Amino acid sequence: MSAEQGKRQLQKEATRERILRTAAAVYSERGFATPTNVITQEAGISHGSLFVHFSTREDLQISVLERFAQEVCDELHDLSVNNGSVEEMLRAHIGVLKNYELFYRNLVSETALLPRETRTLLVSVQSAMSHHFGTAVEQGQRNGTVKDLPLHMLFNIWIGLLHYYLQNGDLFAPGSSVLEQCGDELANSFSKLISK
Amino acid sequence: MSAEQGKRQLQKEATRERILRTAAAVYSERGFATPTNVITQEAGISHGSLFVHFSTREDLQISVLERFAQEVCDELHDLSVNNGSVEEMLRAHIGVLKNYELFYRNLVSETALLPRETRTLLVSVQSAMSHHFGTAVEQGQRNGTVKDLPLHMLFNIWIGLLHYYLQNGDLFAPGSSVLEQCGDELANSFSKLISK
DNA sequence: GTAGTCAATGAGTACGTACTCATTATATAA
DNA sequence: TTATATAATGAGTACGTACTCATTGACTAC
Repeated sequence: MSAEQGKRQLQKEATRERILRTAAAVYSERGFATPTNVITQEAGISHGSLFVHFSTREDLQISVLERFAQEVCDELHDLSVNNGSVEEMLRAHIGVLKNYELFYRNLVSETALLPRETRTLLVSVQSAMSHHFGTAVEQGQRNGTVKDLPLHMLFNIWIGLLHYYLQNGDLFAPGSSVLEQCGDELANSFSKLISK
Repeated sequence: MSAEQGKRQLQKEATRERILRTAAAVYSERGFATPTNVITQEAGISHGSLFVHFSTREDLQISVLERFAQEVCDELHDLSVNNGSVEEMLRAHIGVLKNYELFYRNLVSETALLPRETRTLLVSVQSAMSHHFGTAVEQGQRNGTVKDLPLHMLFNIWIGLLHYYLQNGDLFAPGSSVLEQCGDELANSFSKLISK
Protein backbone atom coordinates (compact mmCIF):
# COMPACT_ATOMS: atom_id res chain seq x y z
CA MET A 1 0.00 0.00 0.00
CA SER A 2 1.25 3.51 -0.74
CA ALA A 3 -0.26 4.95 2.43
CA GLU A 4 1.57 2.39 4.52
CA GLN A 5 5.14 3.50 5.10
CA GLY A 6 7.74 1.24 6.59
CA LYS A 7 9.96 2.43 9.42
CA ARG A 8 12.81 2.83 6.95
CA GLN A 9 10.93 5.01 4.52
CA LEU A 10 9.65 7.17 7.35
CA GLN A 11 13.15 7.61 8.67
CA LYS A 12 14.38 8.56 5.22
CA GLU A 13 11.65 11.11 4.77
CA ALA A 14 12.38 12.53 8.21
CA THR A 15 16.06 12.98 7.38
CA ARG A 16 15.26 14.67 4.09
CA GLU A 17 12.91 16.98 5.90
CA ARG A 18 15.56 17.73 8.52
CA ILE A 19 18.03 18.68 5.79
CA LEU A 20 15.54 20.94 4.04
CA ARG A 21 14.60 22.76 7.23
CA THR A 22 18.18 23.12 8.38
CA ALA A 23 19.30 24.37 4.98
CA ALA A 24 16.53 26.98 4.93
CA ALA A 25 17.59 28.19 8.37
CA VAL A 26 21.28 28.27 7.45
CA TYR A 27 20.63 30.05 4.17
CA SER A 28 18.63 32.64 6.09
CA GLU A 29 21.45 33.36 8.47
CA ARG A 30 24.59 32.81 6.43
CA GLY A 31 23.45 33.15 2.85
CA PHE A 32 23.25 30.67 0.02
CA ALA A 33 27.00 30.38 -0.41
CA THR A 34 27.22 28.42 2.82
CA PRO A 35 29.05 25.10 2.22
CA THR A 36 27.17 21.84 2.47
CA ASN A 37 29.22 20.55 5.39
CA VAL A 38 27.97 23.42 7.55
CA ILE A 39 24.42 22.35 6.81
CA THR A 40 24.99 18.69 7.64
CA GLN A 41 26.87 19.61 10.79
CA GLU A 42 24.03 21.87 11.84
CA ALA A 43 21.53 19.14 11.01
CA GLY A 44 23.51 16.61 13.03
CA ILE A 45 24.02 14.15 10.20
CA SER A 46 27.03 12.98 8.23
CA HIS A 47 28.23 14.95 5.24
CA GLY A 48 27.74 12.07 2.86
CA SER A 49 24.16 11.65 3.98
CA LEU A 50 23.17 14.87 2.28
CA PHE A 51 24.02 13.37 -1.09
CA VAL A 52 21.84 10.36 -0.44
CA HIS A 53 18.90 12.75 -0.54
CA PHE A 54 20.07 15.42 -2.97
CA SER A 55 22.30 14.57 -5.88
CA THR A 56 24.06 17.92 -5.87
CA ARG A 57 24.29 21.03 -3.75
CA GLU A 58 22.38 22.86 -6.46
CA ASP A 59 19.64 20.26 -6.26
CA LEU A 60 19.29 21.00 -2.56
CA GLN A 61 19.18 24.75 -3.13
CA ILE A 62 16.49 24.39 -5.73
CA SER A 63 14.42 22.14 -3.47
CA VAL A 64 14.68 24.61 -0.60
CA LEU A 65 13.72 27.48 -2.85
CA GLU A 66 10.82 25.60 -4.40
CA ARG A 67 9.36 24.93 -1.00
CA PHE A 68 9.87 28.56 0.01
CA ALA A 69 8.21 29.85 -3.16
CA GLN A 70 5.28 27.51 -2.72
CA GLU A 71 4.76 28.57 0.87
CA VAL A 72 4.96 32.29 0.18
CA CYS A 73 2.76 32.02 -2.88
CA ASP A 74 0.13 30.25 -0.84
CA GLU A 75 0.24 32.87 1.87
CA LEU A 76 0.05 35.68 -0.65
CA HIS A 77 -2.75 34.01 -2.51
CA ASP A 78 -4.80 33.67 0.64
CA LEU A 79 -4.53 37.35 1.52
CA SER A 80 -8.00 38.73 2.01
CA VAL A 81 -7.45 42.33 1.05
CA ASN A 82 -10.06 42.64 -1.64
CA ASN A 83 -11.74 46.04 -1.73
CA GLY A 84 -9.17 47.41 0.67
CA SER A 85 -7.10 50.50 -0.02
CA VAL A 86 -3.79 50.33 -1.83
CA GLU A 87 -1.96 51.05 1.39
CA GLU A 88 -3.69 48.20 3.21
CA MET A 89 -2.74 45.87 0.41
CA LEU A 90 0.91 46.95 0.61
CA ARG A 91 0.96 46.47 4.35
CA ALA A 92 -0.44 43.00 3.92
CA HIS A 93 2.32 42.25 1.40
CA ILE A 94 4.95 43.38 3.86
CA GLY A 95 3.23 41.43 6.60
CA VAL A 96 3.70 38.19 4.71
CA LEU A 97 7.32 38.92 3.79
CA LYS A 98 8.14 39.67 7.42
CA ASN A 99 7.82 35.95 8.14
CA TYR A 100 10.60 35.26 5.65
CA GLU A 101 12.63 38.43 5.86
CA LEU A 102 16.12 36.98 6.34
CA PHE A 103 15.64 34.28 3.74
CA TYR A 104 14.02 36.58 1.21
CA ARG A 105 16.63 39.23 1.79
CA ASN A 106 19.45 36.82 1.02
CA LEU A 107 17.55 35.49 -1.94
CA VAL A 108 17.21 38.86 -3.64
CA SER A 109 20.76 39.84 -2.67
CA GLU A 110 22.38 36.69 -3.99
CA THR A 111 20.23 35.81 -6.98
CA ALA A 112 23.29 36.28 -9.16
CA LEU A 113 25.06 33.27 -7.68
CA LEU A 114 22.06 30.94 -7.56
CA PRO A 115 21.04 28.43 -10.24
CA ARG A 116 19.12 29.85 -13.18
CA GLU A 117 15.94 27.95 -12.30
CA THR A 118 15.47 29.96 -9.16
CA ARG A 119 14.88 33.08 -11.19
CA THR A 120 11.60 31.60 -12.31
CA LEU A 121 10.63 30.93 -8.72
CA LEU A 122 11.15 34.54 -7.76
CA VAL A 123 9.01 35.58 -10.70
CA SER A 124 6.24 33.27 -9.53
CA VAL A 125 6.32 34.88 -6.10
CA GLN A 126 5.93 38.32 -7.67
CA SER A 127 3.10 37.01 -9.81
CA ALA A 128 1.25 35.77 -6.77
CA MET A 129 1.40 39.29 -5.36
CA SER A 130 0.65 41.11 -8.58
CA HIS A 131 -2.95 39.92 -8.53
CA HIS A 132 -3.81 41.76 -5.32
CA PHE A 133 -1.71 44.70 -6.40
CA GLY A 134 -3.53 44.95 -9.70
CA THR A 135 -6.94 44.70 -8.10
CA ALA A 136 -6.31 47.43 -5.55
CA VAL A 137 -4.53 49.80 -7.94
CA GLU A 138 -7.05 49.41 -10.77
CA GLN A 139 -9.87 50.12 -8.40
CA GLY A 140 -8.09 53.31 -7.37
CA GLN A 141 -7.54 54.21 -11.01
CA ARG A 142 -11.21 53.68 -11.86
CA ASN A 143 -12.46 55.95 -9.12
CA GLY A 144 -9.82 58.51 -10.02
CA THR A 145 -7.70 58.47 -6.88
CA VAL A 146 -4.69 56.73 -8.42
CA LYS A 147 -2.50 57.95 -11.27
CA ASP A 148 -2.91 56.44 -14.71
CA LEU A 149 0.51 54.91 -15.15
CA PRO A 150 0.88 51.41 -16.58
CA LEU A 151 0.23 48.78 -13.96
CA HIS A 152 3.48 46.91 -14.61
CA MET A 153 5.49 50.06 -14.03
CA LEU A 154 3.78 50.82 -10.73
CA PHE A 155 4.36 47.24 -9.64
CA ASN A 156 8.03 47.32 -10.58
CA ILE A 157 8.50 50.56 -8.70
CA TRP A 158 7.02 48.98 -5.60
CA ILE A 159 9.05 45.79 -5.85
CA GLY A 160 12.19 47.75 -6.66
CA LEU A 161 11.74 49.91 -3.59
CA LEU A 162 11.06 46.91 -1.39
CA HIS A 163 14.10 44.99 -2.65
CA TYR A 164 16.31 48.05 -2.34
CA TYR A 165 15.43 48.40 1.31
CA LEU A 166 15.86 44.68 1.93
CA GLN A 167 19.24 44.58 0.22
CA ASN A 168 20.47 47.57 2.18
CA GLY A 169 18.81 46.65 5.42
CA ASP A 170 22.00 47.28 7.36
CA LEU A 171 21.92 50.91 6.25
CA PHE A 172 18.22 51.59 6.77
CA ALA A 173 17.72 49.56 9.92
CA PRO A 174 21.08 48.55 11.42
CA GLY A 175 20.88 45.38 13.45
CA SER A 176 17.15 45.13 13.09
CA SER A 177 14.35 44.19 10.70
CA VAL A 178 13.93 46.65 7.83
CA LEU A 179 10.37 45.58 7.25
CA GLU A 180 9.55 46.12 10.91
CA GLN A 181 11.40 49.42 11.00
CA CYS A 182 10.54 50.94 7.62
CA GLY A 183 7.60 48.91 6.37
CA ASP A 184 4.96 51.46 7.29
CA GLU A 185 6.95 54.31 5.84
CA LEU A 186 7.38 52.42 2.59
CA ALA A 187 3.71 51.53 2.22
CA ASN A 188 2.67 55.03 3.16
CA SER A 189 5.10 56.83 0.88
CA PHE A 190 4.33 54.62 -2.07
CA SER A 191 0.58 54.99 -1.77
CA LYS A 192 0.93 58.76 -1.45
CA LEU A 193 3.16 58.78 -4.47
CA ILE A 194 0.77 56.99 -6.78
CA SER A 195 -2.28 58.92 -5.66
CA LYS A 196 -3.46 61.88 -7.73
CA MET B 1 63.64 63.34 -8.78
CA SER B 2 60.12 62.10 -8.39
CA ALA B 3 59.08 63.25 -11.86
CA GLU B 4 61.91 61.26 -13.38
CA GLN B 5 60.91 57.63 -13.76
CA GLY B 6 63.34 54.91 -14.66
CA LYS B 7 62.51 52.36 -17.33
CA ARG B 8 61.81 49.81 -14.64
CA GLN B 9 59.36 51.94 -12.71
CA LEU B 10 57.52 52.84 -15.89
CA GLN B 11 57.22 49.18 -16.81
CA LYS B 12 55.88 48.37 -13.37
CA GLU B 13 53.30 51.11 -13.55
CA ALA B 14 52.26 49.94 -17.01
CA THR B 15 51.74 46.39 -15.81
CA ARG B 16 49.68 47.53 -12.84
CA GLU B 17 47.59 49.63 -15.16
CA ARG B 18 47.14 46.69 -17.52
CA ILE B 19 45.89 44.52 -14.66
CA LEU B 20 43.44 47.15 -13.47
CA ARG B 21 41.99 47.68 -16.94
CA THR B 22 41.77 43.99 -17.70
CA ALA B 23 40.16 43.24 -14.36
CA ALA B 24 37.55 45.94 -14.93
CA ALA B 25 36.73 44.47 -18.33
CA VAL B 26 36.57 40.92 -17.02
CA TYR B 27 34.43 41.91 -14.04
CA SER B 28 32.07 43.63 -16.46
CA GLU B 29 31.63 40.55 -18.57
CA ARG B 30 31.95 37.67 -16.12
CA GLY B 31 31.21 39.22 -12.77
CA PHE B 32 33.34 39.75 -9.71
CA ALA B 33 33.60 36.08 -8.84
CA THR B 34 35.93 35.53 -11.80
CA PRO B 35 39.16 33.84 -10.59
CA THR B 36 42.43 35.73 -10.67
CA ASN B 37 44.06 33.38 -13.19
CA VAL B 38 41.46 34.35 -15.79
CA ILE B 39 42.41 37.97 -15.35
CA THR B 40 46.14 37.39 -15.67
CA GLN B 41 45.62 35.14 -18.68
CA GLU B 42 43.47 37.80 -20.30
CA ALA B 43 46.07 40.42 -19.46
CA GLY B 44 48.83 38.27 -20.93
CA ILE B 45 50.94 38.13 -17.79
CA SER B 46 51.88 35.37 -15.36
CA HIS B 47 49.59 34.51 -12.51
CA GLY B 48 52.18 35.31 -9.88
CA SER B 49 52.71 38.74 -11.34
CA LEU B 50 49.31 39.85 -10.14
CA PHE B 51 50.41 39.43 -6.53
CA VAL B 52 53.45 41.59 -7.09
CA HIS B 53 51.05 44.47 -7.61
CA PHE B 54 48.12 43.53 -5.39
CA SER B 55 48.66 41.66 -2.17
CA THR B 56 45.33 39.84 -2.36
CA ARG B 57 42.49 39.32 -4.79
CA GLU B 58 40.36 41.49 -2.54
CA ASP B 59 42.94 44.24 -2.76
CA LEU B 60 42.63 44.16 -6.54
CA GLN B 61 38.85 44.26 -6.40
CA ILE B 62 38.90 47.24 -4.10
CA SER B 63 41.37 49.08 -6.32
CA VAL B 64 39.25 48.45 -9.40
CA LEU B 65 36.14 49.61 -7.60
CA GLU B 66 37.82 52.69 -6.20
CA ARG B 67 38.85 53.77 -9.66
CA PHE B 68 35.38 53.09 -11.00
CA ALA B 69 33.71 55.07 -8.20
CA GLN B 70 36.08 57.98 -8.71
CA GLU B 71 35.42 58.08 -12.43
CA VAL B 72 31.64 57.88 -12.13
CA CYS B 73 31.54 60.40 -9.34
CA ASP B 74 33.53 62.84 -11.45
CA GLU B 75 31.22 62.37 -14.41
CA LEU B 76 28.15 62.79 -12.25
CA HIS B 77 29.57 65.81 -10.55
CA ASP B 78 30.26 67.50 -13.87
CA LEU B 79 26.70 67.06 -15.10
CA SER B 80 25.35 70.43 -16.12
CA VAL B 81 21.67 69.92 -15.51
CA ASN B 82 21.05 72.82 -13.19
CA ASN B 83 17.66 74.40 -13.65
CA GLY B 84 16.57 71.58 -15.91
CA SER B 85 13.43 69.53 -15.34
CA VAL B 86 13.43 66.46 -13.15
CA GLU B 87 13.10 64.26 -16.20
CA GLU B 88 16.13 65.84 -17.87
CA MET B 89 18.12 65.24 -14.73
CA LEU B 90 17.10 61.58 -14.63
CA ARG B 91 17.98 61.11 -18.29
CA ALA B 92 21.38 62.62 -17.63
CA HIS B 93 21.86 60.20 -14.76
CA ILE B 94 21.03 57.27 -16.99
CA GLY B 95 23.27 58.70 -19.69
CA VAL B 96 26.28 58.51 -17.40
CA LEU B 97 25.48 55.01 -16.16
CA LYS B 98 25.14 53.77 -19.73
CA ASN B 99 28.91 54.07 -20.08
CA TYR B 100 29.33 51.61 -17.22
CA GLU B 101 26.22 49.51 -17.55
CA LEU B 102 27.76 46.02 -17.47
CA PHE B 103 30.12 46.84 -14.65
CA TYR B 104 27.55 48.69 -12.60
CA ARG B 105 25.00 45.98 -13.18
CA ASN B 106 27.32 43.31 -11.82
CA LEU B 107 28.30 45.57 -8.97
CA VAL B 108 24.74 46.03 -7.69
CA SER B 109 23.91 42.37 -8.37
CA GLU B 110 26.90 40.97 -6.52
CA THR B 111 27.43 43.46 -3.72
CA ALA B 112 26.73 40.65 -1.26
CA LEU B 113 29.91 38.79 -2.20
CA LEU B 114 32.21 41.80 -2.41
CA PRO B 115 34.38 43.15 0.41
CA ARG B 116 32.65 45.39 2.93
CA GLU B 117 34.61 48.48 1.91
CA THR B 118 32.96 48.55 -1.46
CA ARG B 119 29.61 49.31 0.14
CA THR B 120 30.96 52.72 1.04
CA LEU B 121 32.04 53.29 -2.55
CA LEU B 122 28.54 52.59 -3.83
CA VAL B 123 27.17 55.03 -1.29
CA SER B 124 29.57 57.70 -2.51
CA VAL B 125 28.36 57.19 -6.07
CA GLN B 126 24.77 57.68 -4.94
CA SER B 127 25.80 60.76 -2.99
CA ALA B 128 27.35 62.29 -6.09
CA MET B 129 24.03 61.90 -7.85
CA SER B 130 21.85 62.98 -4.95
CA HIS B 131 23.02 66.57 -5.27
CA HIS B 132 21.54 67.02 -8.74
CA PHE B 133 18.52 65.00 -7.76
CA GLY B 134 17.87 67.19 -4.74
CA THR B 135 18.28 70.40 -6.68
CA ALA B 136 15.85 69.42 -9.42
CA VAL B 137 13.25 67.90 -7.13
CA GLU B 138 13.31 70.72 -4.58
CA GLN B 139 12.85 73.26 -7.32
CA GLY B 140 9.82 71.31 -8.49
CA GLN B 141 8.50 71.15 -4.95
CA ARG B 142 8.92 74.90 -4.47
CA ASN B 143 6.95 75.79 -7.57
CA GLY B 144 4.32 73.22 -6.66
CA THR B 145 4.74 70.76 -9.52
CA VAL B 146 6.31 67.99 -7.46
CA LYS B 147 4.77 66.11 -4.54
CA ASP B 148 5.89 66.91 -1.03
CA LEU B 149 7.37 63.60 -0.02
CA PRO B 150 10.70 63.45 1.82
CA LEU B 151 13.60 63.85 -0.53
CA HIS B 152 15.41 60.74 0.67
CA MET B 153 12.36 58.61 -0.01
CA LEU B 154 11.99 59.93 -3.56
CA PHE B 155 15.65 59.31 -4.18
CA ASN B 156 15.50 55.77 -2.83
CA ILE B 157 12.49 55.02 -4.99
CA TRP B 158 14.40 56.17 -8.05
CA ILE B 159 17.56 54.24 -7.21
CA GLY B 160 15.54 51.18 -6.27
CA LEU B 161 13.73 51.24 -9.60
CA LEU B 162 16.97 51.72 -11.52
CA HIS B 163 18.74 48.89 -9.72
CA TYR B 164 15.76 46.60 -10.10
CA TYR B 165 15.82 47.05 -13.85
CA LEU B 166 19.57 46.63 -14.01
CA GLN B 167 19.53 43.48 -11.91
CA ASN B 168 16.77 41.97 -14.05
CA GLY B 169 18.03 43.27 -17.35
CA ASP B 170 17.66 39.87 -18.97
CA LEU B 171 13.93 40.01 -18.29
CA PHE B 172 13.29 43.61 -19.28
CA ALA B 173 15.65 43.80 -22.24
CA PRO B 174 16.85 40.32 -23.21
CA GLY B 175 20.22 40.35 -24.90
CA SER B 176 20.42 44.09 -24.92
CA SER B 177 21.07 47.17 -22.79
CA VAL B 178 18.30 47.85 -20.27
CA LEU B 179 19.26 51.47 -19.97
CA GLU B 180 19.13 51.86 -23.74
CA GLN B 181 15.88 49.95 -23.98
CA CYS B 182 13.98 51.15 -20.92
CA GLY B 183 15.83 54.27 -19.79
CA ASP B 184 13.39 56.73 -21.29
CA GLU B 185 10.41 54.85 -19.95
CA LEU B 186 11.92 54.82 -16.48
CA ALA B 187 12.73 58.53 -16.43
CA ASN B 188 9.36 59.40 -17.87
CA SER B 189 7.33 57.20 -15.54
CA PHE B 190 9.18 58.35 -12.47
CA SER B 191 8.80 62.03 -13.24
CA LYS B 192 5.12 61.57 -13.93
CA LEU B 193 4.76 59.70 -10.70
CA ILE B 194 6.27 62.35 -8.48
CA SER B 195 4.44 65.24 -10.15
CA LYS B 196 1.27 66.58 -8.57
C1' DG C 1 82.57 46.40 -17.02
C1' DT C 2 80.78 44.68 -12.69
C1' DA C 3 77.78 44.16 -8.88
C1' DG C 4 73.44 44.94 -7.11
C1' DT C 5 68.35 45.63 -7.64
C1' DC C 6 63.98 44.41 -8.74
C1' DA C 7 59.95 43.28 -11.94
C1' DA C 8 58.37 39.18 -13.70
C1' DT C 9 57.98 34.27 -13.90
C1' DG C 10 55.63 29.76 -13.23
C1' DA C 11 56.01 25.61 -10.82
C1' DG C 12 54.64 24.51 -6.37
C1' DT C 13 51.81 24.69 -1.92
C1' DA C 14 47.82 25.07 1.01
C1' DC C 15 43.26 24.83 1.59
C1' DG C 16 38.42 24.54 1.12
C1' DT C 17 34.76 21.98 -0.44
C1' DA C 18 31.65 19.18 -3.58
C1' DC C 19 31.05 14.60 -4.27
C1' DT C 20 32.18 9.16 -3.94
C1' DC C 21 32.08 4.61 -2.21
C1' DA C 22 33.18 0.64 0.53
C1' DT C 23 31.47 -0.46 4.94
C1' DT C 24 28.11 -0.67 8.81
C1' DA C 25 23.83 -1.06 11.08
C1' DT C 26 19.13 -1.76 10.93
C1' DA C 27 14.71 -2.86 9.12
C1' DT C 28 12.05 -5.98 6.23
C1' DA C 29 10.97 -10.42 3.79
C1' DA C 30 11.46 -15.40 3.53
C1' DT D 1 16.08 -17.29 12.13
C1' DT D 2 18.35 -16.13 8.16
C1' DA D 3 19.03 -13.50 4.04
C1' DT D 4 18.37 -9.32 1.62
C1' DA D 5 17.69 -4.46 0.95
C1' DT D 6 18.93 0.04 2.08
C1' DA D 7 19.67 4.38 5.02
C1' DA D 8 23.50 6.27 6.93
C1' DT D 9 28.37 6.77 7.63
C1' DG D 10 32.91 9.11 7.18
C1' DA D 11 37.29 8.56 5.30
C1' DG D 12 38.88 9.42 0.86
C1' DT D 13 39.21 11.72 -3.88
C1' DA D 14 39.15 15.34 -7.27
C1' DC D 15 39.43 19.79 -8.34
C1' DG D 16 39.64 24.67 -8.40
C1' DT D 17 41.97 28.53 -6.94
C1' DA D 18 44.38 32.03 -3.90
C1' DC D 19 48.86 32.80 -2.74
C1' DT D 20 54.32 31.72 -2.35
C1' DC D 21 59.04 31.70 -3.53
C1' DA D 22 63.34 30.42 -5.67
C1' DT D 23 64.97 31.68 -10.11
C1' DT D 24 65.75 34.64 -14.15
C1' DG D 25 67.21 38.41 -16.75
C1' DA D 26 66.82 43.18 -17.87
C1' DC D 27 67.83 47.56 -15.88
C1' DT D 28 70.69 50.78 -12.84
C1' DA D 29 74.57 52.65 -10.04
C1' DC D 30 79.32 52.67 -9.40
